[in-house]
This record gives sequence, C-alpha cells and structure tokens, in this order.
Amino acid sequence: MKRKVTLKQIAKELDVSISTVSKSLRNSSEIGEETRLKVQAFAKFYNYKPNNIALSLKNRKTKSIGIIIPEIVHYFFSTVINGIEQVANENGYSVVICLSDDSFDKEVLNMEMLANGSIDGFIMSLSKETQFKGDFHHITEVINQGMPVVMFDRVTNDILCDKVIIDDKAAAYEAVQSLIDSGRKKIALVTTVDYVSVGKLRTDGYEKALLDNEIPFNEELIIKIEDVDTCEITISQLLHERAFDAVFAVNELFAVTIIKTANKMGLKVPEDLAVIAFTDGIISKYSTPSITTVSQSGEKMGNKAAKMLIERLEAEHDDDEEENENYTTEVIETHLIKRESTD
Amino acid sequence: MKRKVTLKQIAKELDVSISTVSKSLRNSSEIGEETRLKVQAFAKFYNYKPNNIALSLKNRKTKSIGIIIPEIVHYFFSTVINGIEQVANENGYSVVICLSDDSFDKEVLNMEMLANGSIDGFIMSLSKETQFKGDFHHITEVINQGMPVVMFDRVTNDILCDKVIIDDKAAAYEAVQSLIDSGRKKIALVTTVDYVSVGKLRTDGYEKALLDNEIPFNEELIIKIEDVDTCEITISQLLHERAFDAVFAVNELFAVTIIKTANKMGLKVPEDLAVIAFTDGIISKYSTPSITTVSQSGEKMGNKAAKMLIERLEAEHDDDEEENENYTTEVIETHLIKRESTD
DNA sequence: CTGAAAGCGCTTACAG
DNA sequence: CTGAAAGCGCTTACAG
Repeated sequence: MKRKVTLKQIAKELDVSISTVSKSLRNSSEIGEETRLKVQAFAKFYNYKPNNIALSLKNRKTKSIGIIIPEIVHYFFSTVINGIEQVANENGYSVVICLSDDSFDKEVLNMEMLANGSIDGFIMSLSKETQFKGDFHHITEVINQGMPVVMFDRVTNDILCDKVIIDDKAAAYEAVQSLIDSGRKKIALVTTVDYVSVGKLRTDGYEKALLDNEIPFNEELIIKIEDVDTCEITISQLLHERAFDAVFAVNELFAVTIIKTANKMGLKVPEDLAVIAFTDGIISKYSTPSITTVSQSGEKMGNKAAKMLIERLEAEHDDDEEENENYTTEVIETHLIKRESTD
Repeated sequence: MKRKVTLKQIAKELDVSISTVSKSLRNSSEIGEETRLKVQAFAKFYNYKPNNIALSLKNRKTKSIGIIIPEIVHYFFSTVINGIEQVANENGYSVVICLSDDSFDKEVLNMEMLANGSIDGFIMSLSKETQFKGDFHHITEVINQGMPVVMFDRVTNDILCDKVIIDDKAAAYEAVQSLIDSGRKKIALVTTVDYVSVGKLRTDGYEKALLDNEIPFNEELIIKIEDVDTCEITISQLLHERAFDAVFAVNELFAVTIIKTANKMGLKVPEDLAVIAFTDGIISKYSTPSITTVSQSGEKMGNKAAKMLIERLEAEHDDDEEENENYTTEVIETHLIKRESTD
C-alpha cells in the first residue's frame, strides 16, 4: 500500500523546494532544464498526479458539473446524462449526479450539498413537487451566489437562467395534426396533471390542433393522470366509457398501457385506435405494435445544456467586472417517428 | 451577487479570530457562550455553509463515492445507481458517476481522474473491453493506493476486493429447469460472447440444467451474439433453421427480439415457443406478451455495494495499523417472475 | 476564554 | 535559476 505521492515528498527526496517541483512539472521556463528533467523523471516514475481537491481549492473551481434530475430509472433522463457526460468529458469536467426523486426537499438538500464548493455549476430538471409548489428559492440562491444554472425539459419561467427545452406545444400539435391527417376525428388525450410544465404545454398543443381543424373539443376525452401506478384503471375506464378512434399520450408509459388495455378489450391498434406517444424510448420501440412517437433527443439536450454551462463557466474570467447576463433558451428539434401504432 | 461567506469574513466582521469562529460554529466548549452565540447568529444570518472542498482537503476524505459503469441508458444499471444513491445519501455521501461506454480506455481514464483525490472509494462494473482484455492494472493500482473498490455484476476473479453479484449460474439453471418442468424438450440458448463474465456463467447454468435432466445437449441450439444491433438477423436465422420449443435468453433485448421475430413467422408465444429472459426490466414488463424473467434487483445490489463500501470507508480510522483485508462477496437473491411468455 | 500557528496539497508573485 | 512566503478555506493542538 503505497499512498499517493505528493509534491512535498518529491521535493524532499530530490532535496529541492516544493515550488521547484511544482514549476518543473508545469514546465515552467523559470526552472533549469536539468532540474526540470530530473523532477519530471522522478514524478513519472512514482506516477505522480496532482491532487484534484487541492487544485480545486487553489483555483476555486472544481471542474465538476452537478446534475439534479427527478429520476434516473427513466430512459429520457438517462439519455440526457449521456449527452451531458460526453461534452463534459471532452472538456475535462466530471459529473456529479443527485436524484430528487421528484421531491422538493431532496432537491433542495442536494443542491445545497453540491453548492458548497463541490461543483462549478448546475444542470437540472425540476422535480414535480417543486413545480407544484412553485418554490424556487434554492435555485435563486445558487444563482445569486454566482453559480451558473442550466435548466432543461422541466423548466420554469420564474427563474432567469439558460434553458434547453423542446417546443412541447408545437410538437404535440404536430402529432395530433398527423392523427387528424390520417382521418381520425375523435382524439382523446391522456396527460399528466397541469403543474407539470411539459404536460401542460403538450395539452395546449393538443387543444390548438383540434381548434385549428374545427374539431369539437370534448372535455370528456381528456384525462389527467396523477399517478402512473394507477393509470391502468383510469385508462380502462376511459376506453370503456368513451368512443374515440385515436389517442395522444404525453408519455410512453401511458401509451403502452392504453394499447395493452385496448387489446384486452378486443380493440385493434391502429385499425380501431391509433396511438401516438410523446418521447421516444425503449418501450415504444419494443412494444407490440411498436408505437409512433414524438422523439425528443435527450442526448442532444444534454449536449447542449453541457455546452451552455461550460461556456459560461469558462467565460467567467472577468469575474463580476461586467455582469453580462444574456440568458438564452435553446429549443431542440423534435420529430415524429412513425411506427405500427398509427397508419 | 453575494459570494458565499467564509470564516475569514465572519471573523473580520465580528473582530475575532478565524479559530474562534470555527470553534463557535462547531459548538466547541472552549468558547464562551456569548461569543459562541454571537458568531452562530451571524453565521446563520449570512447563511454560512462550510466549503466542502476545504473540508475534503483538511480531512483527506471527500464523502463522495465514484461509480464507474459501462452504460447508463440501461435499466439494470440505472436501478443500481438508484440503490447506491439511496444509501449514499443516507450516510451523507454524494455520488460521482462516470461512464466507460464499454471502453477500456475510458474506464482507465475515468478511474485515474477520480482517483486523484476526488472520491473516497469506487463502486464499479467492468466494461466489456476490460473483460475481454483481462487487463486490470488500473484497478489494482487504485486498490494499492489504499482506495477501496467494490465491484458488482461484471466482476473478475483476478482482483481481490469486495464484490456483489448474483448467482448467475444457479439462476440460469432455475430458469431452464422451469422450462423443462413445463414440458419443453428442445431449449435454445441465446447468449453473449464468452468473455462477458455473466454471459458465460448463465451459459454454464443452462448446460448444467440440460445435463441434469438428461436432455441431449445440442451445440446448434446455442447462439452467441456479439453485437446487439445485428442480433435480429442471427435470431431470425436460428428460428428458421432449427426446431425448438423454448428459448432462454441472457437478456431482455434478445428475448423481445426473439418474440417479435417469432410472431412475424407465425409462431405463437408461449404455445409454440416459450421464452424466458435474464434480468427483469421495463421491456419484459411492457412487451406483448409480457416476458417471464429472472429478476435481479439492481437496487438491492446497489444498496449492498454502497453499504460495503461505506463500511470499509468508515472503518479506516486505524489507518494501516492492521491491514485486515477480509474481502467478501455478497450474493444477491434472484427469483423468477412468471409472465405471459411461458405457460 | 481567545488566538496564533501549522497543516491538508497545491500554485504563483516576488526575492534573492 | 531556486526558494520562501502567502494564500485557497478550513480544523485543531497548543500557548497565553
């Protein structure tokens, strides 16, 4: 068990000062070639690597990005992490992940923990509970301390910062329009409760599409699901009570449940019932029939978010000399992936 | 933009020494009550929080756990992370995640990056390439430096450290036995290439079950898939050429592909073909028919791995006084989840 | 009861 | 060309 070697030890062994060792390893021209090479050889031999923590303290930056997301066991969020990781690594950053479990308290706790010096900036998507409460003081605080935050997907207008989103409303509109184009008249909507920002926006898109096509808008064809675990019952009720020939679901899970329930009832997808889901993932791909989805590239969102954050981080050299906060909101393209659940 | 307040600033404001502030905040009995309360009030007002990096440097421990896994967009690994996160958070640890992308070089790079002081210990699952090369020097090195490592799922006998695994062979045996019990005679195996440790073990279990039941072992009913993307072709060949009434697949993806291909060919699952897959996940649950699986709780594995690591971390007080390395290998229970793909 | 000093591992402006 | 000193933000053994 040979503990990691430090500058101090090298200095002692070689009988030079710590400064000399440090400078040699950083190839400072201040140091004579002979000494420099000697130190470098020695350091290489003992596999010296500078201690990240010491560097962080000295430089007052950690080269780490904090990610706070509601859930990790979720295809979309995993792909976002993937995307963030890629560009983080390319730029020499590592990634610290905390999960809020859709709980406000955990989100606050995790942010506070990471904000105390562990990371240089945040990339985050709001927990449901946070969106419900509308309490964003923990985020404001972090931003006020000068720590940049990039929000993605589940964002809020109440916070000024960089954001990366998709145009949920337009994408939903497009999906519903495609159902209409294929001759569907009575289109149901299975969505979340309104405080989930993206659910609300997708609902808006659905309504607008109907309106623009002069299709009567029927409240009874809309169901808002609070809890995924109980969605099966609600969905089977909907299928039993209402007659419709298409469904737009705001996520994969709702869609696959609809299809399974419809099948049990003897309805054929897509013949009797066309289904489109928001957010392409593993379920849609492997479901039978496979599901037509609105694809939002989590990877691209992650890439973009990381780029925005790192850019801001690296631009901070001038300190608060000029507080040039021109926050931007990037909108990532979506597109429809046609599969077997629609015709 | 009010930067985070430090002890130094508080000391200056209150006209006391930094030591006094530090001790007051840590409720040291050395400090007079008056001063102590004054400092605490002030600190609270300015929302003082100690800087993690400084603490890490001072204490020579970071209270962070490094996780290195091959892939995050993968149900099993996400659940493991979930499991690790839970117990990490309960114990005041945060979690730094790096992805190896199943690449040896990335695994080495990431380990080196994190090993330089950023974390206190590792939890990892080997990349495919690492298993293929059989090169584990990066892990040995980290362990030699005194940094504990816990491996899970994809482990190796070549490294001595704590491990958490499932009994892949026994679980596979049980799955195949259940197929035999339901009257299946010709059971195919769809597995990975042998260097993936778990794939190999599951294959062993399959063979043993056949042997014990005196079922002739047929090489032609075994296919080893290297690349998931091309598995569709290989699988459809198998289905066309060989006659069999059951398949044991070493993962969900293989299983769902088999089912979809069989369906296209007019075979009925489970009537014509029973299917069992290793590792329960989202695909098996939502596939049609839903798939009978061997469930290995990633969450439990994560819990256990984190517990083992943290225990070792907290036990390290005695330093190298007595090098009591009694490494253990925990075996997590598995069980069969019966669904529609078997009768 | 309070504070100066040393130290965690590093960097860098400044002397010599 | 080399090294002592100060400092990043904290803690703690030791003086006073």
